Amino acid sequence: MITPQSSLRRSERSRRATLDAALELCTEKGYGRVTVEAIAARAGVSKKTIYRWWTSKGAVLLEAFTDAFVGATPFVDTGDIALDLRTHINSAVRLTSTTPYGPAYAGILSEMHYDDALAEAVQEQLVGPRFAAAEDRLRKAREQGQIPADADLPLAVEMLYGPVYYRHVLRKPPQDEATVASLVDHVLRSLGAEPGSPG
Amino acid sequence: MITPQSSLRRSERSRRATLDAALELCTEKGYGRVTVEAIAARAGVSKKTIYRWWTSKGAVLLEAFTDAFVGATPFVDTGDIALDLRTHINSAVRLTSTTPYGPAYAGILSEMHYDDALAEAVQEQLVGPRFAAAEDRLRKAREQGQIPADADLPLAVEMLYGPVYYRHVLRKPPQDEATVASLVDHVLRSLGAEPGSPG
DNA sequence: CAGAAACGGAACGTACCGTGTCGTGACGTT
DNA sequence: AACGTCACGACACGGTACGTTCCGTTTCTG
Repeated sequence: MITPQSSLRRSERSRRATLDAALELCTEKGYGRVTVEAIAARAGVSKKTIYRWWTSKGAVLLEAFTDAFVGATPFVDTGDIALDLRTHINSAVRLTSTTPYGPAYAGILSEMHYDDALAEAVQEQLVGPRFAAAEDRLRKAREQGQIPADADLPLAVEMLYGPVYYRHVLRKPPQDEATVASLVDHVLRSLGAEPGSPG
Repeated sequence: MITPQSSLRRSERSRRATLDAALELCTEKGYGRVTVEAIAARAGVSKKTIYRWWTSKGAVLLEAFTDAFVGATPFVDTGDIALDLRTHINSAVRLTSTTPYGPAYAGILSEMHYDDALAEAVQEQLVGPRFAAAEDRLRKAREQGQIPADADLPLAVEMLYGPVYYRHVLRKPPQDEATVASLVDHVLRSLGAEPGSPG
């Protein structure tokens, strides 16, 4: 979708320069003020080249965004479900509150409403995997008896991620780590878990 | 902010036609594809008139949006905190999933990231009052002993509203009433409330 | 080394922006 | 009743960014 046909002759230099310029401009001006012309000028690349490899501004920034976050949010299993959820949600908070990724992601979320392909890509490449990772970790905790057998895991994940998105889209200040810790504790308690968490 | 100086001579017909046209176009094309020129053409109004009374496209749609929702989400107190929260959240879900208001609100949320005045207006006119109403209702329940004295009410409201926004901005299907009911039950349980809610 | 393909640069027509100008008509004042 | 005032619709303007096209050059492939 992003690269219509892969080509060995494609200039990696142009690709990188375009993605870097897109993120830079997103930081400086905000997603909605970034233009393809400005990206081309900043990157020292012709507009033609950008339109050859990407279908829209949204596609460029989605690739720049995901590209920068490959492996940036690993999900380690320490055996402490509360600790692991805190780590996971804290990384999501940082993701959405750190330049240039926060503003870029806000723009991507906007564009999703008019670009079905972008919406699908975001779901498959960003949201889906993170959601699944959180649910998998909760399922393991459930199998180990740290969470009741009848716990509604998708609902739990929504309760964890919901406030992150709520604050992000409404431009409220991001959660600090204490707030995230409290959120995790509340969600676990809502599932009926025993509050006996270490630390 | 919306009306720079109120005037007795302002044409109510032009105002209504503009707001109606804005909502119509938002339904048909999506917020990001709506232009002031199209609004003016649809409403049979000159662009000059629109720019005379509103500062931007976002201001027009915010007024159209809030205008249509004055009193649409009353917060009744039946004495049953779970029931009242369900009613409240269900109305929010409908608000964000019904055309033309859902797409319009999505667009407004996007525009907020580039328009500080719009962000402030949304916070003061839409988000703030609803958040405060939910918190007030929870506080009353706390005073009546239905919720523990140490319950974190702002966190509870975020856990209630978070999933609504999460689904809305990610274009996921809106919650049905059973899901909302489960969400409310989970949030109340996370606060340490007794699960003894009537039917 | 020849062909193909991606490249940068420049220019195009279109769309929408926000503003300015103008004549008209509905209001309020006296 | 006559006169100012002011919002109105209309039209035109310069500016910006869109997405595309043409052209000549560079770079990789075979």
